[in-house]
Order: sequence, then C-alpha cells, then structure tokens
Amino acid sequence: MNGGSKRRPTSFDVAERAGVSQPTVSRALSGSPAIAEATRRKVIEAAEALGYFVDERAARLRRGSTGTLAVVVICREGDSASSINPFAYALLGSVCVAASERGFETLVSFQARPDDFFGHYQEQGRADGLVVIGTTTNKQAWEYFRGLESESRKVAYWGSPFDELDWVRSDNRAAGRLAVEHLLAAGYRRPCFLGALNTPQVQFTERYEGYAEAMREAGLEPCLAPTVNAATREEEGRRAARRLIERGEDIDAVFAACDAMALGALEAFAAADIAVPEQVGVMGFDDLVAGRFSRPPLTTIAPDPAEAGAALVEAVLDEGDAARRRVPVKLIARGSTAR
Amino acid sequence: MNGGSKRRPTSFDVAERAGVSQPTVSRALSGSPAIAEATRRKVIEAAEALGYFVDERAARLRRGSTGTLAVVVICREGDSASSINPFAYALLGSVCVAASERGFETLVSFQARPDDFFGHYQEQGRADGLVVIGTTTNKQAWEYFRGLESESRKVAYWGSPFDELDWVRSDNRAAGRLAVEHLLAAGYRRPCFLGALNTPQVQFTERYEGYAEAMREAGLEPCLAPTVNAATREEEGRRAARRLIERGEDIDAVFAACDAMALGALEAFAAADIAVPEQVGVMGFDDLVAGRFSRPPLTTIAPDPAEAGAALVEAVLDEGDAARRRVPVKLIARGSTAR
DNA sequence: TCTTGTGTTGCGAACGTTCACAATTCGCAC
DNA sequence: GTGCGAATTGTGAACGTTCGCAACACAAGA
Repeated sequence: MNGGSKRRPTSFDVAERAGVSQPTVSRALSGSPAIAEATRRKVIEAAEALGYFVDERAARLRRGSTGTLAVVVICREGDSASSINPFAYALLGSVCVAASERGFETLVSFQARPDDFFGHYQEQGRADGLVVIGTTTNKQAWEYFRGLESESRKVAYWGSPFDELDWVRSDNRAAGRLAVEHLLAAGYRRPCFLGALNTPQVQFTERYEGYAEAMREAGLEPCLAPTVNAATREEEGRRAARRLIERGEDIDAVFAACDAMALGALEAFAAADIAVPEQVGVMGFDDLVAGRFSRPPLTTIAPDPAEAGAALVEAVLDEGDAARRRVPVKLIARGSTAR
Repeated sequence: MNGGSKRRPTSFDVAERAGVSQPTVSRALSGSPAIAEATRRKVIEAAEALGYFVDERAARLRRGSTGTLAVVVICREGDSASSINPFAYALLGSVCVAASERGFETLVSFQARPDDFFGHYQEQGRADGLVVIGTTTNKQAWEYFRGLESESRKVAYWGSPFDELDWVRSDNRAAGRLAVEHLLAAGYRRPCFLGALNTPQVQFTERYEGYAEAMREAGLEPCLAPTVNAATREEEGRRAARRLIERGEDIDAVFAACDAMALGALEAFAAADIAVPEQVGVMGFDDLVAGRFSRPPLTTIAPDPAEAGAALVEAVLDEGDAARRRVPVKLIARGSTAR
C-alpha cells in the first residue's frame, strides 16, 4: 500500500546535509533575517536536493496557529449540498481563492445546524478564522451566530440579517439607484419596486431604500408592489405582478428585488399579453444564468462574487478594522428593458 | 485582541481533574477498549467540564495522518473561480459533505496550473488523498495528472478524458439509452444525436454510444449532427441545428450531448419557425438551471452530484478497490419533448 | 591588548498528542 | 498463603517544527 517506504525528509536530514544545526534550517527557510546569506543558500540547496517541505502540522502546532480559514455554508436541514444557490457557490470559490492568495487554506463545510460545526472547527483550534456564508433564511442559524459573537472570535458573515454581526454585503442601495437611473434613461417614466420590506432579507429592504431615494431625487413618488410568502420566489413575483395588472396600476416598469421574482413577473406579463419591454420594462438583481435565457433576456444587477469573497477574507484576517464592507454591483442591460 | 487570555485546556488538564494520567485521557476519549468503563466516564466528565477538545494538529502529527482530503478544481488560467460551471460547484459541495461524513476535512483549492498545487498539498503531507474535479477541457492539466499517476498516490478524478486514470463518471451510456427510450415513447420516430465524437470530452462519445445502441435495438439507424468548435457551446448547438434544417434532414428530434448545445438548438429552431416540441423534440444533458427557464422548458438528463461526490470520496479513501464508478443519471421530462 | 557590540549560530525546550512497553492491581486457582 | 494471568494504568519517548536564550566569531573602538 505504502509504495516505497521512503520516509519524508525532515529538517534534520536537511541540516545534516547542509552541515548546520536543525533550527538553522528552520530559520533559513522561513526567511528569518538573522541568517547569513551563504548559509541560507546552502540550506535551500540541500532542501531542494532532498525534496524537503515543511510539515505544516508540526509548524502550526509549535507556532500555535492553524494557517487555515474555516468556511461554513449554511444550508437548510436535509438539503443536499447541491441545492445551494449558484451565487453562494461562486462566493465560496472566491473565498477559497482569496484565502489561498494570502497563504491560508480553506476548510469547507456545509452545515444545517451551526452548533455542530463549532465543536468541529473553532473549538478544535483548527482555524484562525471563520467565514459564514448564509444562503437561506435560516433564522435559527443566524440566531445562533448572534449569540456567539460575544466570545470575540474572528468571524465574517455573508447574508446575515443582523446588523450587529460583522458582515459583508452587496451595495444594495447603489443597486436600487442604478436600477432607477437605468430605467429612466431607457425611457420608462414610472418604475415600481417589487419585493417585501421588513423581512429577514435585509438586502431587499436596502435595495428598496436605494430605489426610493433615487426616485425622490428624480421628483418621482416611490411605488411598492409587495410580495407575500409563496412556495417559490418565482411564484411571489408572478403573484405580485398579477396584482399590479389587475389593479391597473399606473406603472411602466418593474424593478424586482431579485431575479427569481423578476422571472415570475415576466411570466405574469406574458400570460396577460403585456409586451416586455415595449409596454413594461422588467429588471431584477442577482444575474442568475436563467435570466440570460429567459424571453426576453432579463436586465439585472450583478453582485460581484470575486470582490465579495476577497472582502470576506479581509474582514476575517485583518484584525479589528472595518469589517462592514459594501461590495460594488454592476448593471447588466438586456432585452427586458430595451425600449 | 485576544480577549480573555484563557489557554485552551489540554489533555493534562483533563487528566489532573479526573485524577488519572495524561495518556489515559487520550485512550479514554479515543475509544480504546483497554479502559475501565468507570475511568472513561470520569475522563469524559472532566473533559466536558473543561470544554476540552483534542488538538488535531498534535494528534495527526503524532499519528502520521492528516485526516484531510484535498480537493482541486481545475479552472482555466486567469478565470475567476466564479466562472466555474454550476455542476462542478454542486459536485464540490457534495464531495465536502461526503468527506465530512467519513470524518475527513476538505482542503479546497481552485487551480489553473496543477503543478502549483502538488507542492502545496500532497508533498507537504497535508492530505491523505486527492479529488480532482476537472471542469474544462484543460488538456495540459490532464496531461500533468496522467504523468503523475505512476507515483502511486491516492487520487480520484472527475472529468478525466483519460481512461487509465481512476475516474468517476456519470453513466453516460445509460443517458444515451434513456434519451432514446424517452423520445420514442413520446412519439418521435427519428431522433438524432447532436455533438462531437472523438474529442477530449469522452462523456459526449459515451452518450453517443448509448444512444446508438438503443437506436439499433429499436431497429433504427443512428444519426449524427456533428458540432464543430465555436466560441460557445450554445453557438455550436445553434450551428449544428441550423445545418440540420438547411439540409432538410429527415429527423424529428434532437438529443444534444449537453444542455448548452440543446439551448442553442432551441434558438435555431425558433429562428426557423420550427415548433418545439410539435415539429421537433429537443433534449439535452446536465440539468442546467437555464433549461428550466427556456421556452419551452428543456427536457434533460440530470447527473447526480450528490452520488458523484460520494463516489469520488469512496474512490480515494477506500484502498485499492473499484475506483472506476458510474453514477446513475435521471431523466427530467419537460415541455421541449412533450408532443 | 582588552573591551564592547553586532551579526550569526547552536542548544535545549516546548507545542499536545499517541504509542510501545513496563508496572500495577485484582481475582482466582493451587 | 503464594503464584499467575488478565485487565487496566502509568512511564517515557516520539512526531517535526519554532522559539528563547546563550554562545561564539569577528571587527571596531578605547
């Protein structure tokens, strides 16, 4: 099984070959300044010849650090990992990349019950910090983390509904403003916000606030097409749009708080023979792939998973400073608002 | 910064409190049989009182194992992690879950040049095994792994074009057969395969083989609408379908080797005013979200990321046995083949 | 020449486990 | 009462590194 029983070389082997003491090897390789350049060269040469690599287990044990970042993706109990939304995956990926750029490894786990995991990582001292990616409105999970905060651990959150946690979020207010600017520039006169306020989805509320501000600045009255809980977000969007149609509201564009609802709205308009983008403009937020393939393709505002991941890692690793960061968003204009 | 300077309790602390020696604590907690039940209880109680957890760094250093599984996702050079395809993410997730169920942690990295990463993980003894998830036709990367195989490491591959590597794959032949069965049952008489053979995408070839077998068994002649390299897979599907239309081929259904191509084909048929599913049925493979939102919604064959992840982990961790596994697939019938 | 200081290296210990082996206890048969 | 094996526990070392401190060499200043 073990193939050749060749033991991994240790720093002692390197020391012997280089004719120095073992701690000198450690110093030479870790870039300590208190080492003569000639010695360092000798050591490096010997290390390369033997194929030596530092055993991180031992180094970290001694050093008291872990060099590891724990990443927890919260999912619904019983959900398979594959039902996580695509943005969360992209975010996870970029967190891994950002961590590795700073010399940290990532210990990834998907957890429904967060209390499971703390025993796992933090307590066992396996990670120097923690990134929590919340993908769903798992109230219970967030309550848990909220209670934890007091214990002064390094944690950064994505998707937290609680303002007192150290979060990183998309710049949702800017998104709201962007939407209004875009819709007005496209020639729409009365864009309406589709979504729910005062829910755990703070991001929706924030988008509304940006929308409302920009509307007022343009001398327009904000307008809200409220959604109510339904089985799916598409369904929520569909119902809210249907209600707009039935009541004959005086609007000519819809900015939905998320793409899923926007797609639902598209369906409602299609069912009512209302032409998009001619009679009504529709846009959302998220840049779901689905929006690229809808008919018409959906104008949207795209969050930036790469930036967001970097910001999360930064928030965890850089002691004490601004842990609440806004990640810029980008407008992607497509057919659904191309009057 | 450090809040309370409370040191983590060690097994010595537990030993003292329980009135036993330190190694006894280790034995009691690791479930060794050579420990009196009463002692074990005492130790466990003391450990809980102190909030003690085994320091895995030290345990693994001593034990010589890592308890860690490295997962490498191959991406194109310069690609951000977020451009990885959704299935790869789902797969990554389920690998993490499957590993954690077996008590292993996952060290995730996204790499374009695989030679970077081996210095990182395997050599440094940080992982007991490796799962490679290939998401793209990165020929160079695969060549690298191929060369590596001789060194008898525990590695399992998803997406490898080389049969000699220890791979796990979707049951692509079954997918081909499923497609034919479904299309014939839906009343189509002459389904055609859309895709390229003899490319590094072995999975396409395998799907074709299943398709062809089932066709012959039904007394029909297989038919191939070949794709050629284009900027995107949608484009390939669109072109191949257009060629079918122009030549007036005698077919009434298309089974595309992947959803992206199927979506392209849908567009081509729509552009030519050919009604789907009435005049021609279209289906693909992958279960992309986009397929749920296309018009008409796309019938597809869904790979099973959860199963696949479990199989990969099994292939790495279980010494020596069947490392080449087929993961079952599932047909998802939607509008595009609902004659 | 003797001191002082600077730059470099070696020595020993420590990080918190697990493992091999020796020591102890106990029950039980002689 | 002595001896013996089985069951349980203690002892000491090892895993491979980093860190504090002491030691050394050597050049420069007194």
